Amino acid sequence: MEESEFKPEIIVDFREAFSIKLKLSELGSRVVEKSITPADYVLSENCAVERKTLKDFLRSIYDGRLFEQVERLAKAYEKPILIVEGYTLQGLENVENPKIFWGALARVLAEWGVSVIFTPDERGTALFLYSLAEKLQKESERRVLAKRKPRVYTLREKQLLILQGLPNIGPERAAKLLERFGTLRRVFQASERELLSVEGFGKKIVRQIREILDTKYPGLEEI
Amino acid sequence: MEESEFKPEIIVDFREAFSIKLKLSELGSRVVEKSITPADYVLSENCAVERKTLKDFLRSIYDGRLFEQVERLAKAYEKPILIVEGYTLQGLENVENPKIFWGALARVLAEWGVSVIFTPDERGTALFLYSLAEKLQKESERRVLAKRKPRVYTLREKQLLILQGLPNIGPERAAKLLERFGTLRRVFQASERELLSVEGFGKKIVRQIREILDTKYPGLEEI
DNA sequence: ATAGCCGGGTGGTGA
DNA sequence: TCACCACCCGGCTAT
Repeated sequence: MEESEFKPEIIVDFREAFSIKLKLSELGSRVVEKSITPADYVLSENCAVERKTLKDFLRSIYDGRLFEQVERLAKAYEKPILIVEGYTLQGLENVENPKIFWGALARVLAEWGVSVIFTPDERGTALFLYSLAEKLQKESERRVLAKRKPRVYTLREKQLLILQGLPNIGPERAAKLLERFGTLRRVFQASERELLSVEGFGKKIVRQIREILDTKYPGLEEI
Repeated sequence: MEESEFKPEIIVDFREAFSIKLKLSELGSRVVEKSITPADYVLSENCAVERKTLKDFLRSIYDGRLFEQVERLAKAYEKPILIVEGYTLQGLENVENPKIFWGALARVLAEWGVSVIFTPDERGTALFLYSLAEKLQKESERRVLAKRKPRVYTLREKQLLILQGLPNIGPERAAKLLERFGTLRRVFQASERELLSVEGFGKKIVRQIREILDTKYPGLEEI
């Protein structure tokens, strides 16, 4: 018995198959049975798993249950995962309309950002759950740093960002302006003539810029 | 021929299997061949797909290529997806160490947030790619429109918005500046002294504004 | 020095 | 997942 071995804790809905709980236990995780909704397994504070057999998956596409459940799962957890169990060639061949099957998968992924994993059987499901729980919980410490970067802009980025507030100016034209004039202040001093000489700037855009820069505030905006 | 039918555009690395490109075409997408890295398929601005056969997937676990590639994919795209093709029971039975297989999957998901989809063959891959591209691109179309709709800025609002690009300038200070100086151009011409005389502007903020306006581009990036 | 206010970041929620 | 909003904290201004 190694003390150093890490034991992930997995919360399992009490209605889930016994064999999976057993397997998870054997693998070395602490299994906690609870009545949970909307998921079947909770692997970390923000990661939960819904498990469906292939057969149930297919049925639930048609009766709409799939999207309901997936929606609730996605709302409740940052990292929602769907496991489709019993994924075999045989099973797939029974799918009458592959287009609907793959379409549903795509929708789950695109619309709700749910990751989908296919396992052949309960053993595979358990192995995957265990591995994932282990990774998530081990690294939860490390993750503290890996969290959202506050995104601090450099001075250079700020300069570009301001110019992009002008109409029809994106990153590209913003860069052109700064390259040509050197500083923001000089860009804003530029005459219509000077602006026209910059690549990518024509009559129309220059006119708009001038309007914004030189219209008296508050502009007479009434209707 | 329905005009109303939506045609997703899929960018495919030119080295990918011809049969998949053909199938994608048949399904009704516009296939664009390019040399792309690090992905094999690009389905939208922020979604790209790496495709691997099961055999290659297994090999790449051991030689470390998998994690390298997945890392690059995840860094380059918000929604990275890995397709494992040729997923059959037979194939899986050949996996000597299931623990390593599922562990790799868990790692890809936990560490990089990459979704993994298993397809039985190229046909399945193509169907999935097509469905996903359709969903993503339809959705983004909606968003582009949805963005433009609610926000038709008046000239006055645009002027305020530009000033709010400056650090610590919100709606309030922006309005103060325009009231005081009349036009945007005059705001940007203002001296440090003039700025200080505006209510709500102190030493610190004026200093920052000056820095942004007068620093030569490209600013020397701090480390 | 300090009180009050502004800006912007964060977290929760709904779609 | 992403977009939006409401609230809160830290820091700057102004007295």
